Amino acid sequence: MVNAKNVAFKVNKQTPFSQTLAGAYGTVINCRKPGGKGAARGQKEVRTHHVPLANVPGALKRKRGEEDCNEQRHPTTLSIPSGSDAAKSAVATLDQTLLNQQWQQRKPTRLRKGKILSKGVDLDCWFTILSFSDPAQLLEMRSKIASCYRFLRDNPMLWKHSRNYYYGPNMPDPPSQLSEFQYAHLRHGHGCMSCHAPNTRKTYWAFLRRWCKTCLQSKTLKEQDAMVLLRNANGEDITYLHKALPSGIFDSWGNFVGVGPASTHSLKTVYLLSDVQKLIAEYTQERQRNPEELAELRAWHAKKIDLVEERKAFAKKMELWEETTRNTKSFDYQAKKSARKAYYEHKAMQLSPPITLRELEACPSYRRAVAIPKDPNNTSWLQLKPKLEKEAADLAALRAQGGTPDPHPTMCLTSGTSTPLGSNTVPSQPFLPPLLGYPVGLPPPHSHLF
DNA sequence: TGCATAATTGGGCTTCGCCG
DNA sequence: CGGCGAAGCCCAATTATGCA
Repeated sequence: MVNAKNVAFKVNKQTPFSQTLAGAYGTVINCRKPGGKGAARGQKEVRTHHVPLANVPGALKRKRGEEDCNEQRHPTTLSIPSGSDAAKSAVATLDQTLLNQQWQQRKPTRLRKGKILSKGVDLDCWFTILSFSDPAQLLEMRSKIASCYRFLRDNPMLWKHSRNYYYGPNMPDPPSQLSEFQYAHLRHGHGCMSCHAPNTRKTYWAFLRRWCKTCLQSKTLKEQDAMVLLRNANGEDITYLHKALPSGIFDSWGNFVGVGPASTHSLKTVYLLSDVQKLIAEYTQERQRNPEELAELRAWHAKKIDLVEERKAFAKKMELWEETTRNTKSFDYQAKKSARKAYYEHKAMQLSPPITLRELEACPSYRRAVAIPKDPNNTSWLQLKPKLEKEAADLAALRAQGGTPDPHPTMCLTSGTSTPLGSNTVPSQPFLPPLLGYPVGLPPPHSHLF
């Protein structure tokens, strides 16, 4: 799902081969502000609804400020700023027509199961909407919604705008060998591009491919092996062509490090076997075409080197961008976790009786809760509170009994659900604090007990 | 208008892949 | 190998909708 300001867009899976193009739809979701149960009750706002991905004549175009004054504005009161020129007047007239339609259509379409909507949104609107969507979402739509396929395929600027809007100018532009779609596919797609192992996510920018580790290893060869091939190519030594090969770097354990070539002894430069074979084939072809014309051969070689250098520069930028993004995200998550700790500690101290930080830290539910990288709020606290109270009470009871240490403190606790258990699902064992035998509330840091 | 049901939403948890 | 994060699943609560 994509969120942009107060709008969300969710792609519903629609089997492409169904051929029911007119029925393709997405879901425009009303993003309520988080708040009390009745907070949104009195509001009249756009509700979540499905919209068909169709080109419907006369469909509405969104106007600036519309979201704020849908209820108040009326077509007859439409005001045109003084000094408007003829073009603006024409637009205003058109606006008036559209607003009339909008006024009639003010209430969102009611959706019912099995009923197809008659209203739609035109392609210009879709272009605008999708321009503000996450490229990952576009990718999903392209593959899952038949009616979106051509639209997304034929509008590369849509992808570019989406990328710039979502990730800002710091994300590198794609190299000349990649279309915007291919670029998005490499960034957000899943699955090995060779064996189709579904969970592969790692993209090797040096090779512009997403592969699983096994496929990567099977498709690459070390520099010395590549040189053997280049040396024996048609009985001729063409090792000097190696600069025209995209390269990556492996460490001594065979792990991929980054775009090549390697500059230190401990790291190994690798090439793709297919690239080496292709280079030899192309060289052979060039030689056969112009056996005596060395200038053309040099031009061909130089062109290939330029491409490789361009890809290398791009891959380096991309690797840096990924690392920076990862670090930023990690920092953000840490901040959220810290915020949760502080919030829950504060709330726990306000309970009656209060739960101290030491007691909190002995509660598995607290430890699980502060490992979740999301901002805390009252709802999450209300979820946590009953669990904490129970665990703290059990802890206190055991302490009063002078309880015995639990040999496997969290075995039956950490994998449990956060959902409060019903009376019929209460574990047969009473809650056992995980750290008995230690001073209460001071779990050994990085303990190997769990 | 009230009830039944579908749809939506947010939070917690688990699994799995990636990374250091 | 442990930690971390993405993704997906589950669940409970809430809201929207249709129908009698």
